[in-house]
Amino acid sequence: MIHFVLQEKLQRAVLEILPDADISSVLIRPCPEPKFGDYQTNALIGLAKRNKLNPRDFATQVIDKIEVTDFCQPIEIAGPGFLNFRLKIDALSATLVDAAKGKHLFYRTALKPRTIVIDYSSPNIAKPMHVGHIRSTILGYALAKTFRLLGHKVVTDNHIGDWGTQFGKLLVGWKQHLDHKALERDALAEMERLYKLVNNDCDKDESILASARKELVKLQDGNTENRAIWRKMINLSRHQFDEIYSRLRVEFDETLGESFYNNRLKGVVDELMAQGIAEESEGAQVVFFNNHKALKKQPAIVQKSDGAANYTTTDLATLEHRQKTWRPSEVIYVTDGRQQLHFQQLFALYDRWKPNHGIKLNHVWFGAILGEDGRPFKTRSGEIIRLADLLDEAEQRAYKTVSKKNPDLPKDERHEIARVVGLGAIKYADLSGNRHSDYVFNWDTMLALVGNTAPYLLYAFTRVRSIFRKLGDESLAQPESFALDQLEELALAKHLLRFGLVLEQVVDECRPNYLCNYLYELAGHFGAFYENCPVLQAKGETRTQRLALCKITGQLLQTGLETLGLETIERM
RNA sequence: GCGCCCGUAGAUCAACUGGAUAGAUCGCAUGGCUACGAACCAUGAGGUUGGGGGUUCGAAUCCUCCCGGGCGUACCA
Repeated sequence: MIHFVLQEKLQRAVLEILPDADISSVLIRPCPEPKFGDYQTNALIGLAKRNKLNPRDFATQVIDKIEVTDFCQPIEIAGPGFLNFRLKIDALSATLVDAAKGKHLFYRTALKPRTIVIDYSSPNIAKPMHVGHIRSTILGYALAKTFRLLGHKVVTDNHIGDWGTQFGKLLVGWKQHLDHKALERDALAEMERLYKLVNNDCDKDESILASARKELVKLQDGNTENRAIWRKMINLSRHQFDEIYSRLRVEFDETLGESFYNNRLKGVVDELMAQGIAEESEGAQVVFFNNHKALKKQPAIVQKSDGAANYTTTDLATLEHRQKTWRPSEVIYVTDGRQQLHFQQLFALYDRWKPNHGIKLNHVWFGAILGEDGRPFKTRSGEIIRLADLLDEAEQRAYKTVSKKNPDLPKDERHEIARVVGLGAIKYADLSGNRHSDYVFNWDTMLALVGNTAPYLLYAFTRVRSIFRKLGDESLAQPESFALDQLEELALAKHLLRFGLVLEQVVDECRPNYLCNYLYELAGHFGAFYENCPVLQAKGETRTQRLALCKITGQLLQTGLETLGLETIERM
């Protein structure tokens, strides 16, 4: 909060001296070390250099133009030209008083809300969701919630893979090898079995591959029987997807699958051909990107030599639909990093097809899911850990722990705690790392109940709640100010103020791990405060102020965890 | 071959427009429950950021060359 004010004052001061300066990079950041101060800017050094000024002289001039006595001690110049700001307790106190009254929670919503479409999860029909799908789902949903918290309009769209060549094989399997009992028991597992079976047969027998192609063509031509089977496979799959989403508490505004765009595909290809963007090559319609370094040797195929469209075409139609329907300023795709080339092609192609579309096209990619052996999980062969089993085991392990730590809690409550902690642990493990890093799947890492994990944060929250349970019905007095004379109180208070900055970093770079780090540090500050500053035993104004600090910290923890898609519990 | 990504403590990871002494957790060692929950807190050991060169007042971060790994690379998504 205060840092926004400081930043604006700083930027105005810079403009007074250098009216043409680009102030977008004149930013204020927390100091890396408390001994330097609370906030710093290093932007003046580079700015001075670019304008052939002495950085320290320039810094002195800027300071003369900034009026911050309401908020800070005199600004200090350090090293080659850093400015260090040290907050006054009064300013800190005033911000906390407002927060305690519920006027704000240390962030501000966007001055100009944007519309953002976020595409995540996107599982394929007839394949069970596995651990590989969870990262897109969890990341995408956390990003959606963060954008929304900051006041943006978000449209979430689950672009389900409900069309494509795999249905030829599936149809052959369905007609020749379907086990009805198995289908009833576990529809996705049975469909997966059919796919693998036919896929193997195709490798051995050309005629089966031919019949799969025939079934696919019949489906595409609208054959009644094939359409009915296809529709049934979609319904069965979506039913199971919805169960997973319900357990994960993940939602979507739209679920427009690939098939939604079928009747637009031919038109897209025709337009690309008519505009001279696509050209014929080896029987297919392709687009070359000769003046693009990374794409030079990689044409995008928009129509296969058999006349069928493929996923590039579908994605173009999808993007067009999103542009027309929601007029977004940004479209975010949350997928794994292996699709980078595809999205580079897609974005470059869309730029040529719809010049001046003005949309920020953003591929938010994440690292591979690795097994214990360091090899990536395979989707169509090898060991697959099913999402449902994964969630079950997380809950079971958490249940064991809570039963050991707190055997006196009612069984129902222990189950509820285990659900929140177990699922939270999985989600948090996915969110807390840099998304570009590969994800090493490991039960112990995912479900560890110590360290930078969901259980640690949830535990911090239950400690807050525990204080208020003890307090009972006693009504909370509103502090008129905060003394913050204990080190731990001061550190906690200063950390609370940084929340808004962190939220903006999350949406700027689509990296929820910044929020995880922040909450982890917040829990740490609260832990130190909790150990060293008695709350209920304190008297008078000190007690009032510490209770208010607990309340605000609890609200912030809860808001932060909810934004990440985690639930909270009262005790654990 | 070409393109993209990665390489940080024993392990798992972090590091905010390039920024000040590269931070956490696990594990290891030590101390703390007659103060609100010890699933906690505090302290300590542990680093040539794969290697060389360059740009810069300043490099884990940018450029370049090596070494090692992953992924992609014309009709799967």
